[in-house]
Amino acid sequence: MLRLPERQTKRTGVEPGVLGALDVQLGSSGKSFREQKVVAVTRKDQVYSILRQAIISSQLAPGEAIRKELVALQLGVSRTPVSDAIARLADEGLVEIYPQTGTFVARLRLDKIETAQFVRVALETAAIRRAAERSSAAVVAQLQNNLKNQRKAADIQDFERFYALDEELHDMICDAAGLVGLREIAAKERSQIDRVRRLLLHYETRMIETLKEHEAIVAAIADSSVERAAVTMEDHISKMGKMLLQLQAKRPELFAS
Amino acid sequence: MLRLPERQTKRTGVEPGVLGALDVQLGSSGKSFREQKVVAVTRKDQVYSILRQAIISSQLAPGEAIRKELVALQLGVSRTPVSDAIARLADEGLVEIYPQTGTFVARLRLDKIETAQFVRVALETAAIRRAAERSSAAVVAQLQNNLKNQRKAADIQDFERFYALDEELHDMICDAAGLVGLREIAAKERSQIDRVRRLLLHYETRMIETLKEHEAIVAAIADSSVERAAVTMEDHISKMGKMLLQLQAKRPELFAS
DNA sequence: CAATAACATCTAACATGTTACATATTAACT
DNA sequence: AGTTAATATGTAACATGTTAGATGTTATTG
Repeated sequence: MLRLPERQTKRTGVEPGVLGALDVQLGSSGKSFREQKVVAVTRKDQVYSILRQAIISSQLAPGEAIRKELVALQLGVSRTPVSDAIARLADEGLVEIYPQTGTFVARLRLDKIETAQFVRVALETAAIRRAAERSSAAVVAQLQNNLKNQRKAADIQDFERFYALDEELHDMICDAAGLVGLREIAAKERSQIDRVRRLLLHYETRMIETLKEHEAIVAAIADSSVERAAVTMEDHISKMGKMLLQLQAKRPELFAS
Repeated sequence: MLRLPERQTKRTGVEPGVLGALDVQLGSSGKSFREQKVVAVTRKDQVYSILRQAIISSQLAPGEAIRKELVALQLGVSRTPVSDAIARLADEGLVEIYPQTGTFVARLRLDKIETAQFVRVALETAAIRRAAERSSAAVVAQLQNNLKNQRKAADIQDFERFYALDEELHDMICDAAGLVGLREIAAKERSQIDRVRRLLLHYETRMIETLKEHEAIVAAIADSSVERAAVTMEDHISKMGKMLLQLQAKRPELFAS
């Protein structure tokens, strides 16, 4: 269940739920809307973000039903933006829509997670390759700084902070390639993995091992040995695969078929 | 404009347009819907396919406005499935939605095309790597057979056939990696490039050059020299980049900003 | 009692009315 | 005339009523 202020009045029109307060705000500047690349924060975008966050953080558990109408009521919007948001999540593979039956948070599927991991490695390995070609000094410094913060977070057992830095590290690698939109593409394909990683962090302290693997990857980049970076990343995957099997043994209900 | 039978009656309810005839058909078997992976062919899916095809084939030109209501009328459906389909296309980067203003077929953007090309190469290079590890003989035979057909198509100047085989080649490389859903992901990220390639094929006979590049790539795979395959693919990109600049000079209106 | 058919229920898909907002156009004003 | 304000217009976003189909349950039949 989404833990959000439930307020349902019976009057016509939708009463402001959580979205009512932080209502739509658009960037206001001199230029026209179409010229500047202002990101329109529509209701459906907000609903999408809320649901996505809830799914990735396992607040909404794999296999759990999502009641569109209930969500709409809780968030104080109509069914339309909720449906739109869910359609996007389905596209991303985070929910499964069975027509005329129901919508469910997607269960974990080892084969799909394997594919997602493969895609992530492929993209980030290629990104590293490119980043090394153009500028390395500044990038390496950034990466190492991120690692420093990861160590701090690991020391004080700050899971959330560590997780955020983890994501940032991958984003930085993508950005360093200097390709417009690459980070967004990579982030989208990473959705499945993000969900799993959160679960793993929750179940056992994989933080320290993860940190070591990250350090090895960054070290390889610092040495400009692209191939070693790729291999190290590959190693990272197989570790992840073993963890996954453990998770499946412990929590089979999270997995499909 | 979409060239489709226009039929608009004024009665209540939506009169069957093109979609009316080939109406929704679901796979009927013993098992329940949720158990088997039946792909639900909804109206929005059909509208999506039609519009996507129209955009990629440049039947709908870059920059052209898409009138949702008109499309709905032409296809004999309501605005809802059209909106849903367009939202998906926007997600894919094929259309641009300006809230409260209009929806337009996305103009070509060199930087985004570059990113798309990068992603494609990254994924397919990685796929080749994996495919070579597990099974090569059968795969190489398949690829070479495809090339044989490409040569035939090139001989008789059959653009459409050549184009289809080109796509098939890339799909085959993805499938050979044995990763569930990889082909679909790669295909989606390839949308932008598919559009450009069609335009290039139309403007000058790049077919023969493309064929040679494909042959070089497949030859490298056949030799199991993964690195050479990657380099050859990289070469393929830079060629494509030059062609793009020529296209931009000839048809600037297709490009953004 | 098992198999099957009728039925009830629930949900996504679809249709359509309404609203808010981006933009163009015109009017007013300096 | 150039600039700003008022207005008109058109579209996506949103709200909500309706429909069709998937599934579970109960009744019916052999």
